[in-house]
Amino acid sequence: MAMDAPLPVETEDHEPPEAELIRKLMDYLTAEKMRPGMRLPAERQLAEKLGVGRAALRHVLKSLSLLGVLEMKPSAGTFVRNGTTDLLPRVLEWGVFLSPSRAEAVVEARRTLEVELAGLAAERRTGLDIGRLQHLIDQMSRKDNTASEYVDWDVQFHLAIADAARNEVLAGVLRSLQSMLSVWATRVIVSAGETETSLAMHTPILHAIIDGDAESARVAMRAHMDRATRRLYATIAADSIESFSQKTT
Amino acid sequence: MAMDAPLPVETEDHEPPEAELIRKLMDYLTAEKMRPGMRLPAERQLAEKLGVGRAALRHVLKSLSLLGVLEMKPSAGTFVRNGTTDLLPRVLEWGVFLSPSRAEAVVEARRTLEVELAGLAAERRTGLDIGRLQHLIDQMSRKDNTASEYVDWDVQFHLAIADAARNEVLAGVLRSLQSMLSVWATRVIVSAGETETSLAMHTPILHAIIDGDAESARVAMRAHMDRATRRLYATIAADSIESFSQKTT
DNA sequence: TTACAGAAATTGGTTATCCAATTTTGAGTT
DNA sequence: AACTCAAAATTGGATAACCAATTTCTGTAA
Repeated sequence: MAMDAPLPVETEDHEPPEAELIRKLMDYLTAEKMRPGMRLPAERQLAEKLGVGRAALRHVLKSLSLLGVLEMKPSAGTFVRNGTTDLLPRVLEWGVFLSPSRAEAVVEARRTLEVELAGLAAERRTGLDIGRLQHLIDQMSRKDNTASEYVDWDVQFHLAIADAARNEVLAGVLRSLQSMLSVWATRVIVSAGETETSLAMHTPILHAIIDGDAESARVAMRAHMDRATRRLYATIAADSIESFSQKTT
Repeated sequence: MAMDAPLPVETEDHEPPEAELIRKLMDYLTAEKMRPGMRLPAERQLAEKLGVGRAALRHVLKSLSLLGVLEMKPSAGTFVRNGTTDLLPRVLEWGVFLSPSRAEAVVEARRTLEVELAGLAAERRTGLDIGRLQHLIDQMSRKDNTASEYVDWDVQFHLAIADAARNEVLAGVLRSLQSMLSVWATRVIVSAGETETSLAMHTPILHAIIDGDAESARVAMRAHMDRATRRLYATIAADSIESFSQKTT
């Protein structure tokens, strides 16, 4: 049959048409020098300006607002936002769930970032940072903590270190990884009654940061991460991964 | 006036209703033991089953498909996909680019990741990885390269290292940082005729990776990054930072 | 029995219309 | 001139009808 081929308009049809729209939108935002808090044009106007249907535009706006780039207020308008929603990591959980091999990558990535951030924090921490970290350690030391309360303080401690490192990019990535692992992190502490050991490993980190000793901070954090990683894998091995639909909030 | 307060149902009303829907959807997928490649129910049925409008469901499905969790084929159905999309790093990009003050953070983050990935690559590289890296170095060595061709090979070299490190998460983050800085990277090479020096700093990295010497790989990469960072800042200082809307594809 | 057209049903995609709520406007009053 | 308050315009949100393309079913011819 010699009917001519259907004209390969593109080798990769996996290029979603939405991606192009997103590009247009982002170009528009940059061109208009939109800053966080500013309102962007009404959907109808914007749709016409970009040459697309309102529904398509709507999908993109929704997606971006779910990711924390925009915020859509009913009857008010759509605004630029610089924050990051925890929905992105939430979605990543699904990806991690699907491919357990990636879970290892997440754990390792977190370990790497934590270590480097601890080092940076030791070099750059201010008095305010030290106070904050000390306070969090104090909270972790309380005897009447429930397991989940302890985990909360623990997470905040690590995020505070990330903040003290003065690198929003690395801190942001860590935040995402953190929330991805939070589900399992809770199990580790809960299942092992690990709070004392965990606490004992945090104080050297704090002291190294206070001393401004970057290398010690890295070493201490590395030790902490190695142990936490081992406990994590042990816990994962114990339960097989099945129930994945519970939640924080 | 003693009318009682409007009952603070929630301190944070910024909880988008879509988040709840995503949760429901995820729960459904896990409950039905959906695996990549499987088709999920038609939009209309699914919408009714979840008790939401089709539009709302549609937004969520679109968002998830943009993130690579799902794939929507017109007239065929929506399918589960093992979530890998370059839009994930793209998101990180958006979050970062809104505040150009984060440029330094991006540079530093890249430096950190490159160093660690080089170390991991030295530990995990296969023969195939070595061959690829060697090939890329050979390409970079060609005398008839244009500046932009050289930069392309350079970028590929670094990404190949990231691949050899066997950590999709760190590699993905690096990729997004890379594309953010690619514009300036070109300028550095072009403006300085830096190819010889650049090449001279790449070979020690390759050799350390071939030898499986993680620490040497880190040191070599760190030296390379430090120099590149200095040249980058010099270039940035020359031009002021203004245009930030470019793109890779 | 098998192969193959063609019709019917089902799919995601698009558009148009309406809705509720907020914001803005402006006349009227103090 | 300043303030009130209601009406009108504008906003995002939701729904229903429609469209094009694919898939599936079915009946007929080989």
